[in-house]
Amino acid sequence: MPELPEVETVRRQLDPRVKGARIVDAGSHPSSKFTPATEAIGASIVSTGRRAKFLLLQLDDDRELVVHLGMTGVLRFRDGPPNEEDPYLRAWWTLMRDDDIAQTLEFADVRRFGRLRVVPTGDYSGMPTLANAGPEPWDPILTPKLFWQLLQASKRPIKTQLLSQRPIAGVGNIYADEALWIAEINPTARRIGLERAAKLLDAVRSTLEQGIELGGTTLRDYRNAEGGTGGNQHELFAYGRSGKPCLRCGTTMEARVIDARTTTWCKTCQRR
DNA sequence: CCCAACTCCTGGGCGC
DNA sequence: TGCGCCCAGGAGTTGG
Repeated sequence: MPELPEVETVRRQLDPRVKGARIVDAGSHPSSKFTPATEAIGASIVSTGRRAKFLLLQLDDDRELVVHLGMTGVLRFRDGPPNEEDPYLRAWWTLMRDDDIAQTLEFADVRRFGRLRVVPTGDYSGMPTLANAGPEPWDPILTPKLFWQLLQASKRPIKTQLLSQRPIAGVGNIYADEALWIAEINPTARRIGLERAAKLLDAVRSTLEQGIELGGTTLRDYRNAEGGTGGNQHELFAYGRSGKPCLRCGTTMEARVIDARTTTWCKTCQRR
């Protein structure tokens, strides 16, 4: 499930290959989640960016192609025309570079949780989660105090708050469980003090940094833009370890559904 | 404004 | 072997 480290890994791989390319053709699956792909025809890609879990391709006409990978979305390059035999191909763009060699950027997505939009740059009015996303994890404005204040704005469980993208952008189910384990905070806690918020902020940053360094977490579907898997799945402390011993204290790890997501934690180390 | 519940999707894993 | 059921979960929508 692509979270910030996975999207950032894909962005870094895409960047040198799409920058300066002109989108000369495009096509999509009929679902309205994907049909905006063709709205980018005729524009050139100026740069790549990322906000929360959204990939942003800046076009040369003051618009952006916004891509969300959903649960199973994969971006990949192909020499020549799109492989329309692939039943999971949801969108494609023909890219032309100065060297006159056409390449296809394909978006495949088995479960169709992904989505595409072409919008005026910065106009995220149709994408509330993106529009309301909190600070990027390494934004210098995100001090421990601000993070704590943003957490204070809601009484929902801390796990739910991390997934909401509002106190900090880019965290999903895997990295949320990892960060809470590292910071020794119970995911059901509804209020934490400034010191613990500071510890959680450090933990979110370090777990996301490690995720990027290792090229993301591949549990099943995630692949980077070169078709490769990540390496972070071998380094998980909490996610998916229900029933196994806590790697810090040996207590059997608990699992419970919070906010419709399986949440795994150690009831000994992670106190409210 | 906030929040809870519901919806979208399909392959893989499991029990029988 | 095969069938049916359930799980994985990010974000948009709806309604209170």
